[in-house]
Amino acid sequence: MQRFNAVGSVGQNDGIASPYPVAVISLLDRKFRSLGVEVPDLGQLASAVRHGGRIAAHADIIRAGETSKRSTLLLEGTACLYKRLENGTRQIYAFKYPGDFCDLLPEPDDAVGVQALSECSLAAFDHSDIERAIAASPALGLALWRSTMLDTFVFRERIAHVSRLTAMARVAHLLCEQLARLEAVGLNGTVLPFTQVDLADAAGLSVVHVNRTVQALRRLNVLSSVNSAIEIVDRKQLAAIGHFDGHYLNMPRRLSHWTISVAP
Amino acid sequence: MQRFNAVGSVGQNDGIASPYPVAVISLLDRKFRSLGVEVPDLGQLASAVRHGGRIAAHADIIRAGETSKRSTLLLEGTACLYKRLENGTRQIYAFKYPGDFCDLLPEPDDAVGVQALSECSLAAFDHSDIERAIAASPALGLALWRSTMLDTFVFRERIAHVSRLTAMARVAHLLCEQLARLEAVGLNGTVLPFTQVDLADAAGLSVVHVNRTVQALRRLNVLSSVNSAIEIVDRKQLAAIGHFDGHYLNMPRRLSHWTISVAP
DNA sequence: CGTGCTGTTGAGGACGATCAATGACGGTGG
DNA sequence: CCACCGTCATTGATCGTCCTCAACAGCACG
Repeated sequence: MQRFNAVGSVGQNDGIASPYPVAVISLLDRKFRSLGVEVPDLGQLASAVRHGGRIAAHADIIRAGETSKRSTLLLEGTACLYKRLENGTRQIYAFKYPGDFCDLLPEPDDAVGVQALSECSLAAFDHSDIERAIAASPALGLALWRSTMLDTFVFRERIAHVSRLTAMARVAHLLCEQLARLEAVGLNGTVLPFTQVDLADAAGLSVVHVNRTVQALRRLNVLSSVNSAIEIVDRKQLAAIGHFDGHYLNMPRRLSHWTISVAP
Repeated sequence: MQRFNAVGSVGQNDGIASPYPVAVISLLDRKFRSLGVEVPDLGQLASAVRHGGRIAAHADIIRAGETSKRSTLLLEGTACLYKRLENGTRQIYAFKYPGDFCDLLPEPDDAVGVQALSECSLAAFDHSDIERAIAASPALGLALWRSTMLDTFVFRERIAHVSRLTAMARVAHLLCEQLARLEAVGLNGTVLPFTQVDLADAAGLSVVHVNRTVQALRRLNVLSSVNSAIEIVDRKQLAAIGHFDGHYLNMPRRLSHWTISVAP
């Protein structure tokens, strides 16, 4: 039984891809297209990368309670937006994949941070540079706004499923959602890049019960049994079990045609 | 035992206030200030009201699955954004109060709609008019974006509390949140404008259990026992029981200073 | 070769759902 | 004016899901 491999590799080189901007442009382009927006001049934004780097698994990318005048783009690896609750447990709000910004919105809650779940590589932008880029290209502003809307829809949907469904359906739904979101940025694997512990913290279930649920899904031949990782075998059935629809992830249709730009 | 009275009265007249724009300006101004934005020329937007009206309790304001080129502003009464689930149950995503837009975001999900919980009065705007107003006053665009952000934070927080806390804490937290949101737009009552059924559908609990929970809170002298409505007596203790913090509702602090405007 | 993280298994118990039934209240129509 | 109906609030009983506590094995890492 082997654990999952690195997911979301942008280039074939080990270290950080030397031509940063290339990876940034490609990632953002894919991401924004998945939101139904074509942003013409991503080069300007990409060339504004201030600082990047790698960070080890389990380390904090954004520490809870810190403010910053930068926004961080995830290039490789998997991270999560989480809140540390009073009793010490970690509630995972969202998984972050390559092309996602870790901290696009100003964080109002001291207990919320972003943590790397695997080794990650990052790119940072000054807010002022993003503003300039939006001013030059309103489509970028629209794209960022839509990504905020999408977050809203995803969170909303989770409320319904977390509070109403059985553990089995909750887990199945969460897994389907992650598959769909990974595909939206071109990552088509069947192995999900996080552990059962992460899954439990995201689904609001105990690790023990998630484990039993995963085993049940394996017995149903929905998840792979040859692998200790979470590998989806029968996606159709997983969607059925989780009552997964996916409408709520379909940004392109029925979109407001509003366009925004930034006045610096 | 009496039920709750109408909440959110904008004027003293029974019917729709004749000078529509006045109520609209006052409501939006309060709302936007609560988001930390001062929008200079609300008159332009307010004068663009296309259509308004009253709607009876339990009626749909926005029917599920319909698209529209208008956005609807709630002037009086209480409504809810909800999703009809496969098993027929209603999941309430959010309560809407005077000053909230019912349908600012384009709805990607056919099963989602907005329903009046009490008698409501409304004002409608063409999207094109809103766009024009934003173009003329970028602060308006910023305000609307921030209201989207706030939704994100509210939904996020609910995920944590719905999945982790006991029924008692869930209910208490939800009630605290509603008190805080009502206050943010200047409605300072202690009686909440919805029923135990609504509360159950929002908290993801059965009506029966919500009822027992409410009674428990009454025995603790946290809720009022003289009234069949949900009336808060001891707010401090309610916040303690619900682990309610409220940081996540504090928009003004630590905000991105980004400003947006619309290019029509 | 320990240490920490992950995955796994067992047993007991609490919380909340479900089913079923009743009373109060307001509105509606005969 | 009264009978009827729908919504809301309330109570009792049973049952299932999932949490908690506790322990252990495999694996990667230093």
